[in-house]
Amino acid sequence: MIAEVIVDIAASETDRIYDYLCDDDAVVGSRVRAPFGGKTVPGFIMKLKNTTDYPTEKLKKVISCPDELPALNRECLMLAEKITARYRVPKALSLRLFLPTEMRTGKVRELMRSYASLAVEFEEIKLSKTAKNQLGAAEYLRDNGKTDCAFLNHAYPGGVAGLEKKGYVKITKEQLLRDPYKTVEGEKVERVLTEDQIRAVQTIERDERTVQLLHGVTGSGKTEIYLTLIAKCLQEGKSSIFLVPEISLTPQMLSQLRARFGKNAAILHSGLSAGERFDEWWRLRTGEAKIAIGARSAVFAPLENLGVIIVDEEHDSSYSSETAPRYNTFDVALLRAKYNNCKLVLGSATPSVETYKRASEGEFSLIRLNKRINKRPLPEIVIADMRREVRRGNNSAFSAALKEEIEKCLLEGNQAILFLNRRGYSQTVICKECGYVAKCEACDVSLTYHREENCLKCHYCGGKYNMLSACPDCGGKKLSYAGTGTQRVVADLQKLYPTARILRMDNDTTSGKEGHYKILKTFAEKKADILVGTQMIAKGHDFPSVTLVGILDADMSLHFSDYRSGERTFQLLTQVAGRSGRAEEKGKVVLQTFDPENDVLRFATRYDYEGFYKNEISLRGAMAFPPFSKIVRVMVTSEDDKKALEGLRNVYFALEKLYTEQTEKFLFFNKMRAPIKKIQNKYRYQVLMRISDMSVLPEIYAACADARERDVLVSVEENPSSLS
DNA sequence: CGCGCGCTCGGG
DNA sequence: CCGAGCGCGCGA
Repeated sequence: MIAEVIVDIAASETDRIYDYLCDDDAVVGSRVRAPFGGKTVPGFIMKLKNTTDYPTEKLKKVISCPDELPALNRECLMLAEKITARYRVPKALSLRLFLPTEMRTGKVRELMRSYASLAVEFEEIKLSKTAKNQLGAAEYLRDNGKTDCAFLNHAYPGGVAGLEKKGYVKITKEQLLRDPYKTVEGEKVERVLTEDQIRAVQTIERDERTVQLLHGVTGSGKTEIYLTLIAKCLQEGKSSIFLVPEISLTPQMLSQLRARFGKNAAILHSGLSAGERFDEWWRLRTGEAKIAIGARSAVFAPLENLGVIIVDEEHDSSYSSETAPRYNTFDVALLRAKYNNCKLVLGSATPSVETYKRASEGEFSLIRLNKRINKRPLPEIVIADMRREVRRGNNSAFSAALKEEIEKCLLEGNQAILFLNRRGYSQTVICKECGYVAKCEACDVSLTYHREENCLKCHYCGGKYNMLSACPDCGGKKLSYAGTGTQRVVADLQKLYPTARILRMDNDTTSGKEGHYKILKTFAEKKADILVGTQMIAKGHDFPSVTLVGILDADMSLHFSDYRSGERTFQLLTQVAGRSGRAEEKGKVVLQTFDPENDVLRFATRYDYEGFYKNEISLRGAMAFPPFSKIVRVMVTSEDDKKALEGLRNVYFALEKLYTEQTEKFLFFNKMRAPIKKIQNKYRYQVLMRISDMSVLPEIYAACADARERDVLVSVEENPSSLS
């Protein structure tokens, strides 16, 4: 038999079918090891056939992998095909999405355990008097039955081996599944669904549209709806995929899932060891586990007969991939839902504008959950006008209103969260004499001062520099620190409240696998009064004693030159505000801004998603921004500025041809240096486009793929999350 | 005259 | 992507 093989090398030059001889029982979709250019590389069988155009005598033979099932089924191959076509990436790259990385390298395999059991009746065993260990092991097996050899070898060294040689004992090998959550205790909470929840479940089941948007305020019980849907699928013998933003895979979430679904759930996330991931993946592939839970990449879970796909926090930016192929999780999920003829459920308190538009136009079903489960009101949000604070001579990071609330909160023994989306001590260091700004040598950005290590750090490449004692340009000693970061907030707070216990959570304090968890645990156990943090404190955590949330700089994400900054700000504010007042105590949120009249902020303080959406969609429409168009950025980077520029010209030339031929499909077309002209010593140029007709997309990808040359990286981004 | 690295080509 | 093959540049 001859197999058409894709070798697992991520290069366009090797991205084609190679014919190999294979065993007659070879299966399409299975992994192989193929001799290729002097060594053996992993690969996949894409097709089987009996003849080939390639000279038969030059054919080599693949080695099949001893998998009980082909790693990729029909659906996987179909999806890989679509991703390849859509994003113009080598097939190997698309195929890789479907397997955990450790499976490709073949370094991980099943963990086998040997077990011993008696092969004959105990009475039949005849041993010499000196064979104490053999006797001991035999007695142990008589009393306890089948036992792990490792244990017996430890207790009775050599005993089992001796018994086996005489045929008294037989050894069996069994696969031991590495269980990442054997320590996670499941707390079983049977919840009775509210009427709203029952209605939502019924709508999702009965509505004929594939995509169902669940728009529910924080605390409206979306999770319970998801779990009910999954449980129903399980009853019918169907499988499910449950996607969450990476950070939402909190221990509470895990224990909830464990309690409800036990071994039926396989949990895939970055914290797993290679072995654990391997085993979880195979449990899904064989159907032993029918529920896949995880971040973005879990959309590729090897499940068959899907009953539902759920995407929680649908608006979250982690659902679009940052590396090629830059797939969009929603698109993949939709393909799978159609293939399996099942529902795709999107859930969010603040849906993305694009999703909400499609839902309000009837393309998706829209289910609203307006009531909170515990009937608690949402915390009151008050705006603190920072312009007034400055006029009154208050240049600190805290408004009078916020200070007052912090004091009250501490006095009452409650907890507070302060949110500032900027880590470090100060964003920039500026010389007061000459205006010099400390910059990274490898990147075109200013350096952030980190007081703890007394150094300057680049937040783009991680580079570290010694702190300046004087200005390197003019020798001036007066340096000013502009742009307060979380470190400074903690320092200033400590000065204001010397007895308060303050915790900080940002990229600098959460190193290591358990970093996040440790800080959150300390805070949850009330071993701290105030938690200061970035972005990462915004999501999904439940701290019942938190009654105050301070948003120190609500404008920060607002004034990004990006069409989505309003949307992101609304989502972020809503999410952060939701951390306050989750239990008995009433919560409060203080939102500090220099722009109190801003529409987005006003809608956020009223929790008025509808209002925000109507305002936003009319702005987008007027400007012909997404979702009324698509922004496409082609980024050209190279270590060598000249090569990058030349690369840009090449790409631009190819794209310009498209533009002149199909000008009516473009709303904007231009080339330029990227706003941040260098990151990690790579010079950056871009072609920026806004297109109104998606039919040119494949041609854009194709043009970029063809214009590619060595030493220059070309990447295409659709609706990029940042334009820097 | 030697090999050294830089580019080009092919891999089944 | 990676290694093989070959072409032109400097040292005794």
